[in-house]
Amino acid sequence: MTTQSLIKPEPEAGSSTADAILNYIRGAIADGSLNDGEPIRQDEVARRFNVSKIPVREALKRLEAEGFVAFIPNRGVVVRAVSDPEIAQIFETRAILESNAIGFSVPMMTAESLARASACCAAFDEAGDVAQWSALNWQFHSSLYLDAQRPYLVELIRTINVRLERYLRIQLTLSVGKGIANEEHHAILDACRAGDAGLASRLTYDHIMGANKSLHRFLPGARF
Amino acid sequence: MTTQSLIKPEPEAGSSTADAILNYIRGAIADGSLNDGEPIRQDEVARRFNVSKIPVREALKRLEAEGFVAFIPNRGVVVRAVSDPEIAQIFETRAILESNAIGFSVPMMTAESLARASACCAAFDEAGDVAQWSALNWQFHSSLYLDAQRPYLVELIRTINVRLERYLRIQLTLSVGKGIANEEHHAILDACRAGDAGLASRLTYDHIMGANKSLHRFLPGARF
DNA sequence: ATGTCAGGACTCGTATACGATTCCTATAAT
DNA sequence: ATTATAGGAATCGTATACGAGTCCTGACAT
Repeated sequence: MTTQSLIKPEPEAGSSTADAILNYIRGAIADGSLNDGEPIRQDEVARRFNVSKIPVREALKRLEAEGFVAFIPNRGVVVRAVSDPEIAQIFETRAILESNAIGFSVPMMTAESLARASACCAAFDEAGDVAQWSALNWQFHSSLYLDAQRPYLVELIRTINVRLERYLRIQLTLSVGKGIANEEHHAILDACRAGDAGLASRLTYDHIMGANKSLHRFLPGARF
Repeated sequence: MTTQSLIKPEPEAGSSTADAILNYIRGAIADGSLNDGEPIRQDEVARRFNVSKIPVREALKRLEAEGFVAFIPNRGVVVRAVSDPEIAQIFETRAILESNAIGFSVPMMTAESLARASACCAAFDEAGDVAQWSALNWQFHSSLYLDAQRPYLVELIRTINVRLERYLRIQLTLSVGKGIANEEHHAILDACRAGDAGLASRLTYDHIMGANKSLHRFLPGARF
């Protein structure tokens, strides 16, 4: 864990101590402060937060279940490397799930839903830094799935997106990344307005798989 | 936690203490020993396994991430109730993911793959108790997805199936449950043999959604 | 008799402590 | 000079201990 990544060990929003640490480490992995394979020293994190190791370990156990880290017996915890093929599969899974979700959603959409989604889309367009893009990108996508009235499905999609956040940020940072994303968002929104569930579904699938392709054209070169 | 459910607190397969407890509690929830909403007393579990609370809490933290239990602040851990609509959504998500997985898989299947799947299918047909049915049912399904060469997707499907295991067991216990499942398994297998990915995909979707429907015709009456 | 409040028992959440295992380093032998 | 080995430092995994908060019970007032 680099020093840079832990400038601000404030309690944040989490209610319990373990929750705060959980969010913090997850954030550090998402924004690239913690690199793949890097060990996470329990005592070090504990000292930084002025707590014992116990809440740290509990946070790490949750992160293990979420796939972000791995406990190596008697060796400690490391950030779990996500291989390029695995990233591709996760994007593909997103495409499958999100295209279905929007397909369910479109027939149920109301004027308010469309207005909310449109607002998210506009905010995404004007956002400044990559952290905002990432957050607003999710807000836009998820707002399109809400009318499907399938909270379990949306929550699963959210979990998968969290796991990908780090790579989404890289993709959005690419020169063409954000511009294309925004165009495609508008196209999806138009399909929703037109009530064309099949088209919205297909555009969503292609939108996600397109991000996947553009990321992989870049990845072999450099990792952040 | 009932006494019945904890007859055999052996270390099982898990390497670390926490892993053993994790598998044990997860199993107790899967087989219905632990009912929805039932509190899990940390000290009680710790005493039963002759360990302290710490590994128990770590196991529970993983189960929390997997959705099996919820930590209520200063109140303890309870088995998380899965509502009927949520069960329906989980089945639907399975149908989406597994129909896609088999669609990817069929074009890549070899004679050996088909033989393995066929063997699972036969074993399922002849299995005796519900725990075996459940295990062999998963072996059959997963064997059909392996050739898709998408380990992430298969692992996600497995996770979702584990979450549903308890309700799958109920469904298979229903008078018609196992027989219909077996017929449908054979039909899916035939489609794979014929190399008809679209048909296999559709049959898989219907197979899972059919189990969903038959379970829900039953559920409002009695929970195990 | 019923509602309210105080006191105790219980459970949780976390700090501290300690043995076990692993990793690093310095020394010695070939 | 290079390799093997022994000893120490560091880290992990878990037991024990304790304060904080919650729930239950029983006495008291109305």
